[in-house]
Amino acid sequence: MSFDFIANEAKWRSNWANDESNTVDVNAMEDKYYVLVMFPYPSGDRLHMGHWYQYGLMDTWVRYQRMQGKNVFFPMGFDAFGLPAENYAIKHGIHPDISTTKNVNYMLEQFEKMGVSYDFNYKVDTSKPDYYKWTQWIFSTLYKNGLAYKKEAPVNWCPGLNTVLANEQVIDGKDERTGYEVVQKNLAQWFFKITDYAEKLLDNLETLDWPSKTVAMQSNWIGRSEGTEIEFAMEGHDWNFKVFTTRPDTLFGVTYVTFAPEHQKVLEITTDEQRDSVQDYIEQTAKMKEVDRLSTAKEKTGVFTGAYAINPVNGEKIPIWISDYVLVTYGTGVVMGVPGHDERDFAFAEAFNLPCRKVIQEPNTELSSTLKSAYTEPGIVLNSGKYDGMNSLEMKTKITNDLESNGKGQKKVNFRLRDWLVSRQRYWGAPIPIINCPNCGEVLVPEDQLPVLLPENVEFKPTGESPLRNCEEFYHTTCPKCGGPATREVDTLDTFVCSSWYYMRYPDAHNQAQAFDKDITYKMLPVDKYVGGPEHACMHLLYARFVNMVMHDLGYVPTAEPFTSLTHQGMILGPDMQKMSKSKGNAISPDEYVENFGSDILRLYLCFGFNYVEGGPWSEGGFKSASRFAERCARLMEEKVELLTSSLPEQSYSSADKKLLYVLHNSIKGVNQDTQRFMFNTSIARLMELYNAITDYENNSTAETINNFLMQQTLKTFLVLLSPFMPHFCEEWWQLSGEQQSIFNQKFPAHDNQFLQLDEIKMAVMINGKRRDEVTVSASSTEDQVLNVALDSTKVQKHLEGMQIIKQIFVKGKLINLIVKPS
RNA sequence: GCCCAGGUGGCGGAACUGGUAGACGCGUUGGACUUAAAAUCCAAUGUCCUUUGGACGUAUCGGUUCGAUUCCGAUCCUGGGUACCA
Repeated sequence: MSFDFIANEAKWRSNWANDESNTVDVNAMEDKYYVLVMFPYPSGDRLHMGHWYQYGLMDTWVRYQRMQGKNVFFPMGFDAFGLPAENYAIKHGIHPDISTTKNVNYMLEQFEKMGVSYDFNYKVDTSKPDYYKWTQWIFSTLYKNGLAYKKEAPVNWCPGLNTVLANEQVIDGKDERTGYEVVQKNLAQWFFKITDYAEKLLDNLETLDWPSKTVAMQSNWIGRSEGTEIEFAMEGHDWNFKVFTTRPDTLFGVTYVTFAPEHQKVLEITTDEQRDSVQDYIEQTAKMKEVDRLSTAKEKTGVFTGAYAINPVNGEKIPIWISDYVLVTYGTGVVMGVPGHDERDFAFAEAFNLPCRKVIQEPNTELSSTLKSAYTEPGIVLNSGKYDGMNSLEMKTKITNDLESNGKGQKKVNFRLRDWLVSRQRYWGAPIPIINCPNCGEVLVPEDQLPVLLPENVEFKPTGESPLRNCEEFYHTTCPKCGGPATREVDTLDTFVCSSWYYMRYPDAHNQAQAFDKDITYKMLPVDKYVGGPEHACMHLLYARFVNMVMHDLGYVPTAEPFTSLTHQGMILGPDMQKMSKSKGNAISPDEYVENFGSDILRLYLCFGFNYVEGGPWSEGGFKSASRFAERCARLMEEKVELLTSSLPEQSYSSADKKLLYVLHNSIKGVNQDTQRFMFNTSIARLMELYNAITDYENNSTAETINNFLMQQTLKTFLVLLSPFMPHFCEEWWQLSGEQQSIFNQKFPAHDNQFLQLDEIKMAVMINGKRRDEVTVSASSTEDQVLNVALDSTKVQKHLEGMQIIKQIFVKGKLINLIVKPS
């Protein structure tokens, strides 16, 4: 008769639900430990294997932390707004609220079957008015503090459908569904002024316990660069324009200037002869993606405008071009072209036969005036008037100061980071709480009129405007200021706005009067451990930090940073090493495995088969290995059930006992160390070693000595060690071993060093860095003693024949390395 | 293209700050049990060779070091992100 994992799980799920063992009261909580896992978005799908991996294993981690005595707050919710539900509605005519709610309910069932200990009493759903009311409040708060504004920005416009498309809907410049060509079009959009916080977002990074790769990515994304803004005069116009450069030392090498094709002034400066080609080029550029525009592998394209600028340092007349490698969103939207000392400029000048002037000489080389490629390193300045002979690094400061005193330029810090575009021309999102009044202009909806409810009956006709525009009873309203007729903002908020503050809402999830009570956020924030995918490194994680910083500045939260410590989980791939997807047919459904094998075994496999941070491909064989181990454990417990409940005297330890105790304590040590740092796979490996040691002990014992106190205690410790990884299974056997309390109320075992002390150890003997033998020596051996034992080895002697030892390296407890040469 | 990771047996993966590469497991092979199979248990298992021994081996090439999977440089490949998927 074998153990019924599935029936056992059903029993404990209902027991745990009845005694509410998963829920905490934040008001009564002392010394909180807030563990947050990025919430799932039910807008498109249900929980898949990746979610199981993320949420199931974090439950294991949290169970472990609780058994370490931490008071864990471990909430869960749903990021329910988003594009997939809306697309589903367009395709199938099912309202997003219906499809999303259905998915949420299904996911809740899945979570239940997982046997996880998330606290659903603090659940949030971002698509419900009791949540998005406060998302709107976040918008209002930013707006009131001058951090939300409206300006024109380009969007992916599908002229065939009259709609805005998401980047992922545009494939090769075409709408993926209809094949219509997509162009960039300017629309008025709402932005959050995240750039105001660029410096602080960058500086604070070093205070965070985050993966270094995430810090590096965010730091590059913010992209601080120090340089100089230089003013160029226009020939034949009475205005100037600015360029930003990090290389003012190459100013004498400028042979042309390039505007971004979208730059406002382009059509103004273009001469009549050039107008047609410039206009063509602008249209072409509008069809391109930014990634392609910036590719340095792509051949450079551009058009001459017919206009000229004046170099402020030498009065030279230089041609003005437009080219797609210049972006209107970065710097001033104009760059100075220095073919001699910038690779892209070099390629551009080569393509259009523009002159290339050398103004920096490589140090320690013969002076020559020709350049075969751009020289981008520092060097000695030449062809630069009074700066000739200077070191180019020195010249940077000098010329910037000179330009500053002439009023022709200034030092400038530039960021690559752009303001956060938060408006979406979509239905399934939180409405932006703004009213446009013909008399009063842009008016914020007063707090007591929030939430601005998302109307239910909306048609998704492509009219070129947000779907909400078609809902007349939503669109037409009265102005909160003057009471006259007015219209509502019809754009909705980016779902990243919803997820930028959810961790503030969780501890006070049911507050009707405010987004959160300050006393509670001060008590419960910041999040102590945040876990989610690395794909969020630059967007969600940056947006959340920004919103938290603003809230901190306004006194709502205790710290500037929301997430003290961060870990990323890896991705579970299909057996074919590809990302799982329905369309590829390589998706593995967790539900099936839960039904056939039980959630403990699925969890055990996910723990054992992967490095948590890296993920990897699903493997049937790997799953089987977990299932076999689980069954072996069940057999062991079944055999020993009588022993577990007997009362036995303590004993003195034989050498076999000591061997078992060594493995036991080594496993305890390993499981503690590894689980803490998310190395679930090696934790399980240590438990397998312990299992093997238990069976070895049995095989080498006599009938009288098998069922002793040590065996009983080892088995019970084994159960506690395994409990975070197989919660239902261990809870059952803990109870069957006569315990009244839940196993999860146990303190997690700690190892005792006295059982890990070995009298004898094995050390490697190396000759010229190659391992030649292994010797057994007493653990306290000195270098000389080890050398003597090593020299006794015939293997070693063989390698020493005709050699003399010229050096020896001794690493205590590890090896001795003899360096020899022929004598 | 740019930013950031990763590349270790037939496979999943170990190896803490440079110190015995391949823990743990899957698979395979052989054996035990069985009428037989499954399950289970035991043993072997990086590759190659002239096999009581030895050479090679952590994507490739090079460097630093007594010693490199680990540090440095170059190259190739795979993955994540690239601002409207979340």
